[in-house]
Amino acid sequence: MANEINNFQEIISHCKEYGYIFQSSELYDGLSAVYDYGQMGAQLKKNLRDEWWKSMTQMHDNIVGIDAAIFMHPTVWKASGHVDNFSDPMIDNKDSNKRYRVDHLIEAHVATLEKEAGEAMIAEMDRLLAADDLAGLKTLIETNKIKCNISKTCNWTDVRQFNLMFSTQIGSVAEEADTIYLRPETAQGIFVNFLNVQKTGRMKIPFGIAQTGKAFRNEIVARQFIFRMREFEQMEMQFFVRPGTQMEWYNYWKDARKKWHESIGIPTEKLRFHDHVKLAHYADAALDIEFEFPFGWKELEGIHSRTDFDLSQHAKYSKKKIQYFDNDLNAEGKAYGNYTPFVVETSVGLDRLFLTVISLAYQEEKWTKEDGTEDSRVVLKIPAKIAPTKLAILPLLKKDGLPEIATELLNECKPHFHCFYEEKDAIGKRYRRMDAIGTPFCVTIDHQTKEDNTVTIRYRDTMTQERIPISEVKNIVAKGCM
RNA sequence: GCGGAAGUAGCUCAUUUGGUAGAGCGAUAGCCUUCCAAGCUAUAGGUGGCCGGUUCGAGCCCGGUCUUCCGCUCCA
Repeated sequence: MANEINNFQEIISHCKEYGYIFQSSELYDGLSAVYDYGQMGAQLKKNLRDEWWKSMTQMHDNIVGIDAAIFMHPTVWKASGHVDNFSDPMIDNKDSNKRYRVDHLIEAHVATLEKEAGEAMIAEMDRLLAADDLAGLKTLIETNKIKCNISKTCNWTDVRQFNLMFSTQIGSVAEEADTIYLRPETAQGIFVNFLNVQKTGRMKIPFGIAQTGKAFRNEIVARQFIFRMREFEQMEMQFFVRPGTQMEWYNYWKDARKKWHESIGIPTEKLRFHDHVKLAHYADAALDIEFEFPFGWKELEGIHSRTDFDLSQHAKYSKKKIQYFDNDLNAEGKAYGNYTPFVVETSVGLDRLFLTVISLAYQEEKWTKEDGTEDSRVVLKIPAKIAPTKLAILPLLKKDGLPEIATELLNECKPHFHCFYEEKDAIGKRYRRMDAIGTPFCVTIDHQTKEDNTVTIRYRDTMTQERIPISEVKNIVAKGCM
């Protein structure tokens, strides 16, 4: 385990050193738990997103993709339950480290008081809560010497609002402004567009709506590199099904999603299912697909059977009918008719997937050369189809017409996949650099190329090389990246 | 959020009791080189995380703050 943690540090350093991930605003000492993707990372992340998007929308006739706005009507978050469940002021006792809801703490204290004094305190608490006066609430607790039940002390932290949602104002005039939230999940953008998509796309149940995009959660503690960030990207698909068939589809997506992860090179023994014991208010079944990260087994993707909770809630709050008319015939030969569809959700964190791929790809290799000396390299064995750069084109020398041939090859290949051109430094050094950023293929142009139009192709994972016609380079690399 | 540790060049680290910062690797440019980090030359790069205090003088001592890591907590 100690080695794995050290290894994790090295992965983080490597990500920075080779332009995969930088800390946000590093110039100003950084912003906690926010990260930027660099020139390599942005491309890898895009490739992962594209793979997912393709597997969902292009490969399934009955799944379509949308791109909903981050800003949504405030009532969306009331309907979804996000506002009510997560907006309580909390306070911690520094001695016992026990956390309390402020209203619960004060109410418990009031129960020990005379009726009149108690009512006065409740009235004061309600006034402070309504005014969002967190400092006032702390003063109330301290002046009344309300103690922690465990430590019996009055050593409190400040009162903090523990709503996980970030809020901001819409509209330029403050008095008229409405508080809106940055979405804490992308799913609601799909639910509120259910009717739009179903009707305009003439979608028939069962069908899915997919979406990728940023979500924001004001985590109390956000750590472990890009595993838990305050701003992150989700790739979600909500699959709408006939009520009663949800478990069938839940099991279908459970398997389908695990297979997809395996298809991008995640070994099956590094993945496992973890069933939720305690279910969220909206779910009738839920599980995580976990990956064995360098710091342990953690959630990579969630599969949730969300029942008709979300659509019903939006129907209730919007006072609009959100239903589907099913013309298919049931066992008795009658149409299923009107109903609120049930939902099976797949929700994967793109940043977590990125971390998964990087932590699998990162390898330090050592070997003994033919002359008996030691050699080593750090290599990112990112599967070719998601690697940010597919091909490096390297003239062995930067003279004798070799760069000209190399440039010609570059121009031929770059419309088809991402290439990198380099003529500086010894060839071995250039190979090492390509290993470090995970480029799966390198081709070298030498003097023999001028005679017989062949080049050397060198494979990242095995470090083996072979001679191929220059005319074959494009096809071989394209095929290797499928 | 609580407790612990850390922060010096892109990276890894020096700078022995306080006396205004160095190396290796890397990077850039040039020379030389016919396939796995070769060699030579030159150059760039640091108000020692930031702010304040003590001192004649602080990278070093003290306080605060920011960030990161570890443990706990949290993560509908």
